[in-house]
Amino acid sequence: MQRKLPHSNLYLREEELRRGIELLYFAYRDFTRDPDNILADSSFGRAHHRVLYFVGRNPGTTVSGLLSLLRITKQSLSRVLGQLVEDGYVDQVSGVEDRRQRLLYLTDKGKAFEKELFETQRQRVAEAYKKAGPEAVAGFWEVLLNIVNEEEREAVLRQIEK
Amino acid sequence: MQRKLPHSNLYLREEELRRGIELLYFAYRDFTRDPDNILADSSFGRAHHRVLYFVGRNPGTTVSGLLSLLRITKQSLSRVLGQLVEDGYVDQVSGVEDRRQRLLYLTDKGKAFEKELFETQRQRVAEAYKKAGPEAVAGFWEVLLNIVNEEEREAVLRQIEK
DNA sequence: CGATATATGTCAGTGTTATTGACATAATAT
DNA sequence: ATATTATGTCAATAACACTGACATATATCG
Repeated sequence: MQRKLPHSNLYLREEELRRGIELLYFAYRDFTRDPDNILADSSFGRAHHRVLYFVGRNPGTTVSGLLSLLRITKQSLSRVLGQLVEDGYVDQVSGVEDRRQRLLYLTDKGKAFEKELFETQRQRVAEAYKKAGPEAVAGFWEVLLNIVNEEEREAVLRQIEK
Repeated sequence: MQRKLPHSNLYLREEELRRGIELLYFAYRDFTRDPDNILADSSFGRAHHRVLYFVGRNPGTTVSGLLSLLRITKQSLSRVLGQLVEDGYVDQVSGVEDRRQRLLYLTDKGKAFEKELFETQRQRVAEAYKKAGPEAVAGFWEVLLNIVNEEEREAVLRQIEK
């Protein structure tokens, strides 16, 4: 076991840990504000956005696929997904191999709305990337990935490397 | 205006922007899980945690100080803060200069609980920092700060450099 | 002094997102 | 034939947030 020298681990002091915690909180707060503002004019909320986003990124995903990705309950998803289907943002198609499954796809209307919501966050993140530069962005990804639960990292990697 | 060469801005493609968005979502999801699990056994929720955290970090802050930091409404804060005061986690002290103000402090009980909640996040973030190394951590901070609304960055800097 | 502004608190109503538990149906797998 | 899986649904509950309106105490300004 190697003894830790305080001066070589300055970035691991409580002060620096709290800095990460607080930045994560404030950044997430503002990051979710843009789409929330758009959603406020619709009958949808943040949960609908998440479903639109991940169905858009994973066309043909199933209900259980979404459940494990979002880690919410079936009952929560059911309400949100039902509204999106009813309002014509998401299509459900019976699976060909397994007809119990409902494969999920964005309709054109769904794609357009997802794009509108994404655009606000795209701009914010692109600005932040540009200001910070590619090396900082690489560090940003690396730390975030390590904050994810270890047993989920593989699933997240599969998602983000799509 | 400089023309952007595609190959020099690979990290600004939609794919990389979506990667940041998704990592932020997944990391935040897991990052809030630890304290949420502890809070589930208490009568408190995430909102109480936020108040405990920021009162702990800013002893003597006022109600309006918290309101602008957390950006929630007075009515929302009032309920949460009232419970924390009633249960002996937070002390309210009338201001000396301005007796309308209620200066907020954690009690010993409040400090102990905040520490318990912080500990779970501290470990997670410390692990992530260690794995990624100091340069990555610097990039992590920089990008997160740039994601924060521009007009709020100064306030966030004041907070995190405390 | 009187008017106005500020800091805080509170009441009533509403909405979103999530939870748990129980149960139902259809299709697949053993 | 039975068990399991994928999905859906009903009912009840809770945390967290909002808006709007109003109240009180204190401070500040003209």
